[in-house]
Amino acid sequence: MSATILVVEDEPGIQEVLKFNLGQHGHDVIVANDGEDAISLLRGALPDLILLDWMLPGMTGIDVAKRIRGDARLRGIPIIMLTARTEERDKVQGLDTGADDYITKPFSPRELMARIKAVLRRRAPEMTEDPVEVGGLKLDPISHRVFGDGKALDLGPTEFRLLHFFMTHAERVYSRSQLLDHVWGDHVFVEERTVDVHIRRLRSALETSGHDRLIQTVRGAGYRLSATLN
Amino acid sequence: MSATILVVEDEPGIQEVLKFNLGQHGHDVIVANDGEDAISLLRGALPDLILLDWMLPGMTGIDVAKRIRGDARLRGIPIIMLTARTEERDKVQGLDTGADDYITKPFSPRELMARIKAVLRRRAPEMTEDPVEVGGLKLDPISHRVFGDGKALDLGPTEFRLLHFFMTHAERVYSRSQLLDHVWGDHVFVEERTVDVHIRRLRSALETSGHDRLIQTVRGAGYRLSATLN
DNA sequence: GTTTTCGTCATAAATAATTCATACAATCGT
DNA sequence: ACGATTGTATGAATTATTTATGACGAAAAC
Repeated sequence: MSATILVVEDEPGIQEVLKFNLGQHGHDVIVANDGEDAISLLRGALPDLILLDWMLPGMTGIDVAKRIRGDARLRGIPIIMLTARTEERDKVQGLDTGADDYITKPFSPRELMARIKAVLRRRAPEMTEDPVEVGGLKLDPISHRVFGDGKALDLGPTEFRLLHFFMTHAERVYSRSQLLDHVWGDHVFVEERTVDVHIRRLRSALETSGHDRLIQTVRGAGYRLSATLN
Repeated sequence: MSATILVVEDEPGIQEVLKFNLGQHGHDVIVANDGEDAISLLRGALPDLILLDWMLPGMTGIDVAKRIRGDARLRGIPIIMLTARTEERDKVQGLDTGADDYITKPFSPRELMARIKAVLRRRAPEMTEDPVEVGGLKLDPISHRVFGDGKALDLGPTEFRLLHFFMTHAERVYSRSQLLDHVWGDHVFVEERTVDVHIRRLRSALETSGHDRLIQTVRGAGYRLSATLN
């Protein structure tokens, strides 16, 4: 489970601690020194999680969170707020501004990592390494394998990621654009029609066990993975 | 998706290429030859997107971007930066130039258009995703499904939008032209009678569960969705 | 160097949207 | 009550749009 994490923190000491610990756990780290910095960085990057200090020079952490929640592209990114112990009473308010969790300084690296994992699991299930199952189709991120009714299926890399995303976000329609953003990545430029092709490849790979029926076309809207066939 | 685009570029050749390509895709183009020009143009116009050359006579592209980001009125406009290949290494430095994306010269028109599209689509406000229910008829925008008393119903794209509109605006009559405005979009050139046809299709789709009775004709006025039958 | 995998394209196939012609129903004036 | 008039319903034809699919060259992985 490796994620890209944006750290918004002005104290160099804490920055270092975070960079080190996150790095240890295989995450990529981007650092912003203040709110403006963060907003501007976010224009070009799309991290999987944001660690946001409450007290920042200039814009406060809450302001930053509000800005993020107000942007359609960024809205879905989980935010963990870092607060000093004296600010603890503000906790409740912090959770109100769109933070998914908060943690008080000083924090133990262990606690931090645990919370990060929890938040990622909740907001970006495809980032975790938990096995998923939908309608008899099983996908195990750890062994990187897919089974249809016990039979191993053979998928290409992109088809695997696509299926993983669908399985962790079942019963929900995604437009081609959204799929490109989530499965291919934020700044890639590929034709929307390319999605069609990979959907087809995914379907024919799942055909072996008949699970291609799970991938449904929603005309005019996109695609959906659903256990309830229609 | 047609937009007004400000091109800030000093080389006449590239200017032409951009004007042509953007025009081809239905966009309106405004051109500025340098930074000062751009700033002053922006006083009177509010484009949907700015294509900004990195190297400009006088003010650099970054300066222009900073000015734009510092202006409350202009802050929200997405910026795509045009950089020469030799400047490429600056990319990695982080996209912290205030740009939403960048593209290196020479660029393919295809790539340019793809990136423009990607940037523009992020700004599109998403419609509400709350499920709606009226008289036993349920519509879920997230999974893009409709259920009549638990049974899944099959609607075409336009019928889906039409029903969604009705369900979020129940107990109220809408004329055909209002429906055209709200469901089809403003100022679409379509016969009013076309609404009748889609009403019929919606009704026959809802017939399966008997919910076609919810769609009521109000002679001389239009149509209404109502849970109280008459 | 061979094999996979990607992304794109061209084309076929499927499904929808719009219009049109006509049938039907309600309303109005007499 | 009756015919005229106006508004609505509906089936069919026509166009337009979307999606599916097979093939191909380029790039990446092995």
